[in-house]
Amino acid sequence: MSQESTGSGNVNPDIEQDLEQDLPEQIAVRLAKRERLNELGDAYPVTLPITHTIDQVRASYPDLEIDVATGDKVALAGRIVFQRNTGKLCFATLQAGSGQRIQAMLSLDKVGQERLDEWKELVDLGDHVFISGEVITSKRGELSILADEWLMAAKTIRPLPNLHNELGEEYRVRHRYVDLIVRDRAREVVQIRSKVMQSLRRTFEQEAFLEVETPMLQTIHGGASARPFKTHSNAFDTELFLRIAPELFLKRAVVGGIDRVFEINRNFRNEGADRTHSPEFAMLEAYQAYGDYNTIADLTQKLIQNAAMDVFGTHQVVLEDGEINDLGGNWPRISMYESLSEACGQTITPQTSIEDLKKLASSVEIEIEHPLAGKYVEELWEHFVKGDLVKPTFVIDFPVDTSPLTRDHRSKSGVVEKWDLYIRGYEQATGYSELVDPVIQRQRFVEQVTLAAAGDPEAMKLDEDFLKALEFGMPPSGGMGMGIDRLLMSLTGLGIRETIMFPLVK
RNA sequence: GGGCCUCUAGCUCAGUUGGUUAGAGCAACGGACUUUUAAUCCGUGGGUCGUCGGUUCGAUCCCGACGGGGCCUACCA
Repeated sequence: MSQESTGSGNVNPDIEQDLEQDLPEQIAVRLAKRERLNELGDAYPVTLPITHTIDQVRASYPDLEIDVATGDKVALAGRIVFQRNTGKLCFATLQAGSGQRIQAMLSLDKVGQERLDEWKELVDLGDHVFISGEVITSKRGELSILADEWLMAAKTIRPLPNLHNELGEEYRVRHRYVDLIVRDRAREVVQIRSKVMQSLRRTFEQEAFLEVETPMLQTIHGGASARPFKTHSNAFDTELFLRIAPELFLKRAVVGGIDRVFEINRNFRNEGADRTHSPEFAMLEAYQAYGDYNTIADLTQKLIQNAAMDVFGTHQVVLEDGEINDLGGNWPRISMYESLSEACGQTITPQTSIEDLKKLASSVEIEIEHPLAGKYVEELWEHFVKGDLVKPTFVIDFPVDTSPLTRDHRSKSGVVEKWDLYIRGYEQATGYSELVDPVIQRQRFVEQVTLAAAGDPEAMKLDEDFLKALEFGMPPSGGMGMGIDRLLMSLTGLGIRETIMFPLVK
């Protein structure tokens, strides 16, 4: 066996015995240590007599003097993230899941020669270890546990990456569990996301909304225009779609009398992925009976401002690059047509002909071919206005022909009561005064289906059951949808793949 | 979908204008060390240079295909 072990000349023979030649050296060495630990005891004990968490000990001794022995005994566990072994005194830094750290000290006179030697031989960076002993401070003032006893809590087989260089982007995404161990910011983002979710739910609770869950597997995909993921049900022998939006089911709930309803759950869209798009993403949708697009805009502003305040204690959020994202105050509402007219220097109204819109579009090199005038208006608006919207802004009153689920404006012709919320130039949320007239809704769907027949793969299918629900009477309502991942991006300045703990990778 | 770039040790990266034995720091292994904290000191090992094919006396390096990743672009209510 030793002649096959690829030149590991000075390795301890006990360990070398267990080397397998096709494994990386460090893994083989650690597997041998695992065997040895199992001979001595248990490399993965089911339970340990823990009395304190690292956080508790840290909190209990906020400012001890240098070189103090408290006489207090604790027993705790953590993952080793730094190790410094000397001849008769060993140091290790233990890290809790919270990221809190504490130093463990193992001295010859406390644990004895045998256990000290076993510590030096068998304990590696990354291992979970159990330490019981006295709370002290070292001669350098570091809060420490001076061990009477140590036990392996869980042996690590793979070496932890170098803590002193940044991990590569790809490694971080593919090995998020490692990223979470070694990078404080990764852990922090998970904590922020959880707190944001709690805050959103708290605000909804204050406003008397009920949280529901609606189907993700759907026989007809609707509520948005995007290409769906397809799958197949064996039991029903039928094609199913992963939902692209929960909208049509939440509206059924409102028809049923769930007057204030929201859902936070995953949507799936079979489109390109980039810094702001993920094939699966968390979506918040909310509907409020007897509200309209103004009340739902107020609610949206409140949700985001409360989240910033609850999580960061301020509306002036500091982003990854140091920039301040100012979410405070009352967010302005600007008209899409008016802001476009102002920015492009000619008056654009819902009555502007598609020929004129095409002319303007090609003059600024927007090359699209689309049958709907509204599409051109939106493209032109994005070209002329979107980039300048840094502060949170509601863009209101969209073209009717691209918004099939939205009711016509109460006084302006050719537009619908719809807004998009832009924050730092990204579309953050969208809200409507919902279309509740079943006859008009049917007409809109028929137009969409006609488009689909003309080859638009994103046009909605006719959902007869949804129309039937509307025929039972949906109260006038405001509704909104907001990307949760994008909200996290707005609050942190990170890319979407950093706000999602485990983004899809090939 | 189109264009450009990239893949070297467990991790982060050098490097080879095509040439015998591909380097560094951390990590690992052997040794010394009872106050370290990116510990230090002495010594050692670790690589199919993404994969397959081509050119060549010789390829990690040049060329091609494929795979992974990134950026730009297109698409994305």
